[in-house]
Amino acid sequence: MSKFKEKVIQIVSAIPYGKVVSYGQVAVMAGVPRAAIQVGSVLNKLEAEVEVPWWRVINNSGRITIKGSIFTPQDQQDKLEEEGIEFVEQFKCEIENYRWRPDEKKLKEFKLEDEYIFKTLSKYNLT
DNA sequence: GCTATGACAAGGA
DNA sequence: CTCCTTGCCATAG
Repeated sequence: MSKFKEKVIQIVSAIPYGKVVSYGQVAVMAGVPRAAIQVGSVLNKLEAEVEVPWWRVINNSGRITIKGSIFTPQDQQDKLEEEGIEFVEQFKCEIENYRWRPDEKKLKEFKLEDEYIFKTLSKYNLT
């Protein structure tokens, strides 16, 4: 398994119940800031080989954009609603109300370079 | 090695 | 806010 895929799985698996993150956020946390689209690609190919809470990953505007999976956008929304996340409209929620904001200690666990820890904190740890 | 392909993001219209 | 364009980069073939 590639290093990138490994990290994505590790990070997504760490997302707490009832919280969500954006694809871009996972990309930054994985150390490849502009590989957001690849994050989705990894999740798409999981094939149930590992149990990963893929439904907690949505795009940065709070929309569900899942495609090419055995799961539908509705499946994902259902899963999120079960965790207490409210949708303001079909496939759209207020992501900032639920975004997971890991602290520096947590980011260290992902073996990130200091540069990326800073990048993640400054970009997604805002109020 | 090279090209095409996107579960994306950011910025402009 | 929505729609479109451009930039990006790990994979698959």
